[in-house]
Amino acid sequence: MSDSTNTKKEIPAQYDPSQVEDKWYQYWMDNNYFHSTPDEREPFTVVIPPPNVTGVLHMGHMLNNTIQDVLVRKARMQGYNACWVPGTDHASIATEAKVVRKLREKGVTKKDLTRDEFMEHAWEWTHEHGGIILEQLKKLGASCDWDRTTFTMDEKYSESVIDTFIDLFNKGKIYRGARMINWDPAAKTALSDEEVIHKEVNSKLYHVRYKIVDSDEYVTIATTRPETILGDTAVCINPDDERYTHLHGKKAIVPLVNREIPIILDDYVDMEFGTGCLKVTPAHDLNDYDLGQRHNLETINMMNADGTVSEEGELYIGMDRFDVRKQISKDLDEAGNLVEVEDYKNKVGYSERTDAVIEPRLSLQWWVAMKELSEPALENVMNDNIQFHPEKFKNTYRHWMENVRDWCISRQLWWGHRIPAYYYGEGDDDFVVAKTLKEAVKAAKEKSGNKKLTAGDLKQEEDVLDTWFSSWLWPISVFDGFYKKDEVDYYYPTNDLVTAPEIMFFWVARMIIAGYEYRGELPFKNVYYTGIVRDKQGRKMSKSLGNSPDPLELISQYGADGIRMGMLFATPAGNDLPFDSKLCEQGSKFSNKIWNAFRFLSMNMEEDVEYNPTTEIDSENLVDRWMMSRIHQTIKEVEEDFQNYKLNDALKKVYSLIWDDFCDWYIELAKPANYGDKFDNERLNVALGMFEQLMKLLHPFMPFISEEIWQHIDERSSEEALCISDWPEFDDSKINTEDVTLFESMQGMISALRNIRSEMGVSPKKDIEVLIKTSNAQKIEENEWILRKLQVLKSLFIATDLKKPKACASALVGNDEIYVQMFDLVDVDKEIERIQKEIQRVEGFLKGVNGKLNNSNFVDNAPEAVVQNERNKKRDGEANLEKLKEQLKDFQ
RNA sequence: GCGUCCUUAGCUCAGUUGGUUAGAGCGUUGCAUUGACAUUGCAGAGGUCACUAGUUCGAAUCUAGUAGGACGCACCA
Repeated sequence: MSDSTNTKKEIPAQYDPSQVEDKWYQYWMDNNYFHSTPDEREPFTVVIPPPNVTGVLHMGHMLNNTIQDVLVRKARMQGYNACWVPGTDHASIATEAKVVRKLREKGVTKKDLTRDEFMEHAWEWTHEHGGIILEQLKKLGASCDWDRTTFTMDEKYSESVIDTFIDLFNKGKIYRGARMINWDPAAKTALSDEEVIHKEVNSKLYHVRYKIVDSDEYVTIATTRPETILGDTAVCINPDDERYTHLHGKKAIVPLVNREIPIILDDYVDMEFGTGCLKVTPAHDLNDYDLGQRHNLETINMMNADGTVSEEGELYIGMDRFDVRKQISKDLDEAGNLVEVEDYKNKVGYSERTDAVIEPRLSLQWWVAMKELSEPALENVMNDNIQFHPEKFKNTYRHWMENVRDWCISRQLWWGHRIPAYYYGEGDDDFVVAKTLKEAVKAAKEKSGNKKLTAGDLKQEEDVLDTWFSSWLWPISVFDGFYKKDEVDYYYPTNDLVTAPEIMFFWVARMIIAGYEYRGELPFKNVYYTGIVRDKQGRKMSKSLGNSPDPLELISQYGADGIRMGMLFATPAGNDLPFDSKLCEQGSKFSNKIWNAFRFLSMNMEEDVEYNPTTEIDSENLVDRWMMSRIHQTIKEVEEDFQNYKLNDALKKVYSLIWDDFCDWYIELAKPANYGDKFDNERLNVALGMFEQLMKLLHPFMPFISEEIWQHIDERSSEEALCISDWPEFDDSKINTEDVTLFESMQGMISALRNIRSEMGVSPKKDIEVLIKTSNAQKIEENEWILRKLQVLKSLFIATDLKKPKACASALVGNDEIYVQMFDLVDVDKEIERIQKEIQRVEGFLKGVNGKLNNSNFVDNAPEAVVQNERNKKRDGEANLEKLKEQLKDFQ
């Protein structure tokens, strides 16, 4: 980049991400840094959890993709062949709903269109809206391999979905069967159990009495759904219930419709609940269905697909179920059958997508038999072949897996992968499954024995597959892994999957199942579950609540780096993230801090001089050795945090290294002795070398500003971008613990002096006379320039032993004593107060220590090292107490 | 109902196998400030680690129970 030779005048005092972020993203793209092809390096693969193709970026995506980008960028710098595959899924229900709504606005209903015509509209919609979300991810800095962008309805991908269906069908793992399913009357489709959300609601329990045939007696049942009375085909009582013994074998009359139904006996009925009398509606309740099966009851399907009452219901035909509920309550009351209406709390199933109340409905659907398929998926999570982060989600996963039920995969929709089944007759079994119509004809001829069948006699299944039936192949199919081996063998298994715990069953579990079924191994090694992004009140951020900030708005306000920081700061793995834009502000302030740190160094750079940033430090300089030690300590700690997926801890350490260690101490101490003096070049080269290391550590978290600074520090070719540079290698020999300890004690001394000034009201500019009594006098003396640089001193006297001056303020730093001559400045009362406070603290401390040491149980039982540690504490504490008391004496 | 997890400073969270008088960031209070940065610097205040009982020489940490909260699963109409 040509503008990397800035001098002082060209660098603004405030960092402006909008000037920087798009520029570098474009540069990375132009240089193809994110593109991966198999080579001799070890791969690091991440597949994106595909967002809905017509969706827009929300805060959950921001969090999720920031985390993925951090992992991928770090891996790329570490020399892995990093490959992050982006893409979208077709979101059958959601997308179809949107298309239907759009058509309705134009006055067209789905019924007016043929399947092909509808699909054209759906594709149009997809092309119009699809990919918006991916463009938004670029704003966030996501380093995806965009050449690999995949859509679950791509031709090759679709083929793999269909082939998988056929394969599982042929293996007997997919079957067609009539079952009680979850019906979404809004989307007019069946749903899997996972797509139903049970919510507790305030409803009513209607007590309704049914007349007994040939008797004046009534039985009273209780129901929350009185409209289903229309479908009642029995009343059930517990055979042991003595209250109803006399009704055995009798019949009851359904109110309003006046249908005679049997009174059946089944110990399923809880005698304690309600009246102990249950109405049975086999077509509209799972348990009733089972009862119906056991007792050979008639089933009356009294509800249409859209939730209105059907012809079979006899009354209220065409009315919506909830209107019927109100009306039938009135009518029952008028007819004298409504005994009581009671307030009642129960749980009702809602559609995850449309939020419509689910109706249990008997219907013929396609199913995946899950029991056997899921065995390896359970085992390999429990034994940690696949690791969950945080681990606690293993419990949830196990519970689901151990109780896994068959998966309803057919959806009564058009947008999606059409089930490759072809019917040649009216019987439930008169179908074949085949990839093409031609093959279907052949198969149908064989199965039916009818050699005269032609394509015209076959009718393909109208239903499509559950979207998750395609997404579960994602880690394989994005590499075209069902048809070609070169890429999938290289990239699969992928490394990390970053996703929300909400879709553990929908997607994660099923990908694992598919992985073992089709690759014979795990689809990913680690699953990082993110938290849910919540607002300050703890509510989940959602479009419907309108409590979610617009991510792009936030990016333009704080910069992508700022948002990434804000999100990461608040998110330990698996914990919810109470989002506060304050955190983003903190992120953007950090950007500005970094910017100004560089700006300061750059102001000391001269235009015509060539600088060579170096990690070869001045071995004579304690501050250099300390800073280098800190960098390497941090490299080590950050690596450990990454191993444990504690990204926020890693980030905090890098943050503190840059802000606290580098800006507040290193740069301050690197400044030339006098204002206005320029850095000498060596100093500057070392500082820039340090800065480079810091930018490397920062890059995964804040890719934009780190690249910007990196490119400012030196002129770089396209092979030298930070994005593709080497991750700093940990070098234990760069850590000098002695130096760190020494420097920290000097930091402590400076802090103590600042503290004394602050409490005594002495200006930082006032030169003071300082005496330091320390066992480490020689080392401190050698480095006394550090003290002089950060404190304005009139005099400084350092010795292993010295006579404490009268009238002074004092402080203890470890075992070292610091005295500040105060003369006329001294506020005796304040200093006495200070010392007394300190004495109190030490005495309290010693009390605890002595309590332990005087306890023979402790001394006898605790490990020697622990006891010794207490003895040391006692020794140091008593010595300090002695010193403090002497100091106090001087004032009395 | 069953299961899992959580409760630490005003807020959001750290706290490794029990062993410094419990830490960080934000917020708050005070002070400072002409040249890297007020998007700043320095310093201070702030906690009965939800509660109770145990185990232990020693508990934020282990055990049991209580209260409150979150999530998952299954539901009785």
